[in-house]
Amino acid sequence: MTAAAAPANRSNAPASWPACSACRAGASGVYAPLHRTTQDNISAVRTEFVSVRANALISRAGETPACVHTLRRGWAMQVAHLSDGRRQILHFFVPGDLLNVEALLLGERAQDASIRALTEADLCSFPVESARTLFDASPAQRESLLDYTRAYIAGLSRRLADIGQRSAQGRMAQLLLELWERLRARALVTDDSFEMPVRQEHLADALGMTPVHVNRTLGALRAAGIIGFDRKTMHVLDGARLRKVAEDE
Amino acid sequence: MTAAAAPANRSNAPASWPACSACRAGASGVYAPLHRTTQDNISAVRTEFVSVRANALISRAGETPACVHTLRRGWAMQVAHLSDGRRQILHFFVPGDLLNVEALLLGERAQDASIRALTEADLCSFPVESARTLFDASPAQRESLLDYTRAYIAGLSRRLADIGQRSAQGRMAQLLLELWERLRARALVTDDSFEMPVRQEHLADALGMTPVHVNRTLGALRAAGIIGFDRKTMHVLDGARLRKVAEDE
DNA sequence: CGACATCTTGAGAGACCTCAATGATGGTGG
DNA sequence: CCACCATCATTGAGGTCTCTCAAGATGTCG
Repeated sequence: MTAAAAPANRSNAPASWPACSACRAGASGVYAPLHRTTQDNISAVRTEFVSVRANALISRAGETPACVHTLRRGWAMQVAHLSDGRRQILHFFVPGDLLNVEALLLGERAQDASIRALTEADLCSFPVESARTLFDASPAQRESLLDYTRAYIAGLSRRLADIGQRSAQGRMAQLLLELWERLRARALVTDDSFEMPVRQEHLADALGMTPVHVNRTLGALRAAGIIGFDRKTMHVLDGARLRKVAEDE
Repeated sequence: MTAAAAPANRSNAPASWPACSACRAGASGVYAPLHRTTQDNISAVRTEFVSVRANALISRAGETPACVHTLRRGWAMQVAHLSDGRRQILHFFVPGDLLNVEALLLGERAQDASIRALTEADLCSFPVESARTLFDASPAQRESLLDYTRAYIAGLSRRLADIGQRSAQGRMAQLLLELWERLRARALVTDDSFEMPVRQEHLADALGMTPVHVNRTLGALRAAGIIGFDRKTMHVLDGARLRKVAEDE
């Protein structure tokens, strides 16, 4: 079930959809160049605005994605599944991210990973074809897309090196720093703290460890006074030491 | 030092370089469509044929690659480095692979990983610009490039899931199967065995484990009668059970 | 033959996992 | 409003996997 096929809630009147001009994804995401110059064109090709529930499947592995989505609210994750049910979270998407961007570059090829909502989330959908046309219109925009793709590949490579080479604390610190940076770029960090609607179970599947050990790892960082957290908020108390842990362990 | 800048051996006379028509990379690699129809064009843009020694640096992280290379003989690896010297091998290249293909797609961006020869190797070099022109000439060829890129990303994702979720035996089995498949596609497998000029230390850096444990893992697979190997040759004795280990562990 | 790289093996330590129980938190229905 | 429930976080104890350190064996090359 894709979001486009069976939205939990749908506004049928495009007029009632939230304005693209107010979109954080537009202002600071992959298509910022486009957003600055031709906002109307963006609105024109938006075919859907949906809210999905936590855990909703947004894009299914093995299918060719029909739409690119803007994640306007909530978090999502990209997941690879092993045949026996184990799963690896490849990437966390935060508000303002674009989902399925690879489809613009790679054409109508099947995805080998799913995208699933982590929380309740709002999505805007753009058919791949129209989005590609839009992106091709401006050289700056094309550049931005290629940069995004390069960064995506670099992110995968870095995560691979992290999981392959670093200890639990190092991996955790790397992930927290990455999220911290990305959320700060979206103005979602205040007072060195940010909402992190991710269960420890998700961190475990992203970092290649068990939920129990995620808990102990976070506990150690908290005991050291490096981070503070509760169920929903992560607080970076000592960025310098967090960076040191991320580098050294 | 890139291969182009300081080759170990260089044939100055293009006429003496091995013919593109006899190139395994051409016949079965990314640019097979091109190779079938316009071989002369390929030869025309080849700017270099070099042999490099084992361990030679072919493409340096942080620089923007000037050339795409065909690996005509020998093995190579793509490596990401951590600040403290630990390294993660992201990919093994086998004879017939193309190196730096991402440069065609992503433009003149800096690589974040190096490419290094694993063995003595022969390379043909093609400037990125000419290669891109060639590739853009045919739709089939463009498709092939996109397929290659998608497969590259899929490979990274799969390795990430392997290292994150599987045990040492599972990872090892996955890697052996992958190499087996890829080498078979190049007709480099005979009698279920193939040359594997890779030190156990390299397997360790690729799979996120220590050389000692690589040894014990291989030993266990050998003791189980699943594989046989010596310093240079890997023999798959029981493909079915190897696949089972790869899936289950 | 020596020098060197690589493989192999052992023994002990540490990191991480499994199983299992207890606490928190937030939502829901009575 | 409270009792109940599901979900998630936390903690303990013991086991397993993988690592570290170290020694010896094997192969390779000049």
